[in-house]
This record gives sequence, structure tokens and C-alpha cells, in this order.
Amino acid sequence: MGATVTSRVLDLLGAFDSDHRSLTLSDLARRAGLPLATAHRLVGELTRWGALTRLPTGEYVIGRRLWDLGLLSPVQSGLRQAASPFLHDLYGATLATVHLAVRDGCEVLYVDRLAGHVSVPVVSKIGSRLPLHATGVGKVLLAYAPEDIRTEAFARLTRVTPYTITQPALLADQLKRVRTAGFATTGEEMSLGACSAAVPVRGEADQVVAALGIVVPDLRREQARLISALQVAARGIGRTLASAQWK
Amino acid sequence: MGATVTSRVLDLLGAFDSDHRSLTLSDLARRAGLPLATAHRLVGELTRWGALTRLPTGEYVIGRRLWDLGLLSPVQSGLRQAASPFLHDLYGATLATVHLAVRDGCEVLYVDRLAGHVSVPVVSKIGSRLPLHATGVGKVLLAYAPEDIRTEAFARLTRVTPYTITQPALLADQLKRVRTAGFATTGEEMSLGACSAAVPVRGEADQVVAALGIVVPDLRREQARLISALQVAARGIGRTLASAQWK
DNA sequence: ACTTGTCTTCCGTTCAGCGGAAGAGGAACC
DNA sequence: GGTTCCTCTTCCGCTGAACGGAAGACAAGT
Repeated sequence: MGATVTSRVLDLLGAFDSDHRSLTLSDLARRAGLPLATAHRLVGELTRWGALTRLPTGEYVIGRRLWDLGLLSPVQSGLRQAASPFLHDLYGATLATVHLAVRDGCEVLYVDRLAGHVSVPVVSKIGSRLPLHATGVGKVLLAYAPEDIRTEAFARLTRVTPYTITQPALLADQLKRVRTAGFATTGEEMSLGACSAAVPVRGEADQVVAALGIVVPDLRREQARLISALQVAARGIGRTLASAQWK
Repeated sequence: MGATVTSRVLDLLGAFDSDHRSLTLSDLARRAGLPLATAHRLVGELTRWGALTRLPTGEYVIGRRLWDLGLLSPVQSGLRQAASPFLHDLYGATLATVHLAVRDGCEVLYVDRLAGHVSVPVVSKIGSRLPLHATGVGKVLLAYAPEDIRTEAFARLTRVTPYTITQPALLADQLKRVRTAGFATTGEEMSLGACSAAVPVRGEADQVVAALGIVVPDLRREQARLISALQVAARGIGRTLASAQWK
């Protein structure tokens, strides 16, 4: 089975996650299920190349070169760059935490995030994944997702807070409204004390490529103004995307 | 020499760069110097793991999983997150293109960048590397770099524009001033029509961990105000870094 | 139909990777 | 001082996984 050198290398890299940003050699070996001597050699090669870096403490972390590579990913290069200035505008206009997200399978993948110094309790981090049904951007992405994804998502409406929507019928109704109104909202469905609003970002062929959202303590005041600010920004991103050297 | 499986895998990944974000299998094999059959197998494994993704066109790009990994790098997680809100403040106060950079060997590595809709001609991109002697952030980083890096950098003062500083004595003098004044400036030394100012960002033990800079069309007006805005932001970043869960 | 690309699969040889074992620090405790 | 328990590093002989030439499949262009 999985016993190729390549898979071992990848297992080593996969040993890192957001709870384990730095690991000792023995940890790496343990987590990757490799004998220490083997891990030692592979990690040595990875470090020499720049994929890993050894801290003064002896622990290993993901190196600069892998960071570089990540930046070449299409997630990063196209969408984020096009959106960046608009995210600012939006932040300036709303002073809310701003989110840019895409759908990755049955989850929301946060591509960019822009927060002020103080902010409402927000769970997301750039690169983190959350369920589609409990966040503003998630509802937007789900509303425009293909059939099979929707059924899969409906199959697991996990409860996160007392306000999380777990009834399929209710969610289906909300998604319909998202499609007609052009925006989605949530009220403390993902984390208490946080409401959100989100709109779709449309690419060249008018299909939904991402979602743009904000998180605020209270949505009732000013909802109209916030939504329109979101829509202006989303249209701007879409236009920039279409005219970009998407190469 | 370098003919281990690991090195081959890394050569494949290294075949991607900012001018080659997507590559066909044959391109990959060519650029990595591998026989097609070998590349085929390795690329297959990488794709299965999620390090690469195959586009509908058949070309390969860096996959989401590598993007994720890059986000775990300390560059990303510590420095960028701590700096993000301050970069905004700075943008708001100056309306200039804002740069956050670290030194990587003998080059400036741009860690974050924040630009408005229209901007002065700026060469940098996030993740790009530029020589240390021709940019504002570069001069700051060089001024506080260890001896050996300085001598190495002085050995190759390549000319970029007519205003680029290529005389070692002049540069040495400027660096001394950077250390006493606490900031660096450039005037069209990297790209015509662009001036810049930069200050050091100091970490826990007061050592310089990064540089913060802005790019503007003209520096003479308002220089004092810009520098002081930079310094306020840099201090803020430093304080946040020190108190962060640097894990 | 022929050329020139691409990608994919097969399979026997061989040499690179494997990993047990032993040893070299280093820290903590008695 | 010794003992225990970590960590990391190096060595080396055996073996099976990786290699890559070759042949074939497919697509696009002429």
C-alpha cells in the first residue's frame, strides 16, 4: 500500500496542521508513522531544499519555500489579488470583519480575511474550513452549488450553536430566498454574538466563483447599507477578475 | 549527486514559479530534468495527495493542500496576522502602497502588500524577492543584517534604474544613517516614478524581524508625517508580535 | 495518412532507500 | 558521581521499490 518514498515525504508534510505548526523530529516520525532513521533522512532533505526550516529550538516548521509555492496556487493568485483592494474598501465602509471564501467540496474555505483591532468573536482563519450551512458565505456558496453537493451538505447539518439551522426544510427555504434576494444573512448560527451578511461574487460567465461576507455584532441596524456595500464590492471584484491576466 | 526520490519530487514542485503557474506533464518533466515516465508517476502521487491539481485543460497547478501548508509557515501565521490590522491603519493614513517584508538570505521577501486601486508603478508582489539595496524595506533589512550578509550583498549591487545606488561607499553611508535615524528612503532606485520610505519592525528581544514600508510618487512633501505613521504602525506590530500566541 | 505533439502503461534490472542497531549528546532526578 | 529517559545522528548490508526504455493510445495539425 502506501509505502512509496513520495508518500512518506507527503506524510511528513501532512503531519503539520494548525494545531501542530512546529514539530520535533521524533514527533514528525511518530505522526507520519515512520521509523526515526527514515524520517531523519527525509526531513534532512526537505530542510536542505527549504520546504522545512529548523528553529533554533530544534523544532521543524514549514519553510519559506513551501509558503512561496502556496502563493502560486490559483486560489491565491487570481481571486485574492483581484479582491484585495475591494476588501479594503469594504472594511473602510463597514468596519466589520470581512471574509472572502470559496467552496471546497462540502465546506467553506476562507481565502482571505480582513479584521480590525477589535472584533466580534470570529471563528474563521485564512485557510480554515467550516461547514456550509452555518455561515453567511457558506449559505451563499451552497445556494449556488450543484445538486449533488447540496444533497451531501443537507445530509449533515451539524449543530454549532442553539441558533444553527439544522432543519433541511428551513435551510432549503432560506437558500431559495438567497437566490432571489441575492444575499444571505445569519444570526449567531456559527458563534454567539456574531451575525453575518454575504453576497455572491460572479466571475466571467456570471457563475458564482466565491462569496464575500462581513461579520458584525448586530445586523438589524443598517442592514440595507451593509448589503449594498457588499454588492458594490462583489461587482467590483467580478469585473476585475474578468479583466485580469488570469494566466 | 542529487538523485534521491525526495529530490526529484522537490524538483518537480520547484518547476513552478510565478511565470509558470500551470504546467503540462511534459513541461514538468523537462523543467525538472526527469524522464517522462518517472515524472508521470511522481506527479500522479502528488496529485492524489492534493499537492497538485489537474485542471480541465490537463495542465497541473499547485493544489489546495500545499496552499494550506504554506499558511502554516511562521511567516504567515505569526508575522502577517499580527501585522494585518496595522497595515490597514497605515494604508488609511497614507493611501500609499504598503509593504511588509523580511530578509531571506540576500533578498527582500515581500510577506504582505496592500495596494489601492490605482498605484504608483510597484514591482513587488507578495512572495516575490528583490535585491536588498534598491528598495526601502531592503535598505532597512540590510542595515540590521549580520556582517556576512552585508558583505555578500555589497558584492552585487546591480543597477536597476539610473538612480539605483551601486557605489558601496555611498550605500554604506546610507545604511549608517538608517541605523541612527531609524528609517530608510529611496528615490526611484527600483522603479521610475516611485519613492519609498521604510522602518524596522522589532520583535521580542528588540531585534529587527521585518521591515515596513510605503511607496509613494513623491516623498518630499509630508515625509515627516509619513515616517511617523510608519513608526507608529511598526511599534504596534512589534507589540502584537510579542504578546501573540507565537506557539 | 503521416507527423508531432501529448499522455499512459508495462516490466525486468539494479541501485537507492530502508531501518535495526549503536552511539552521542543533553536534561532531570537522586 | 551514577542512572534513567529523552532527543537526535550515523553507519551499513540487504532487499524490494523506483527507474526509465520502449511501446502504445490518443489528439491536433498539415
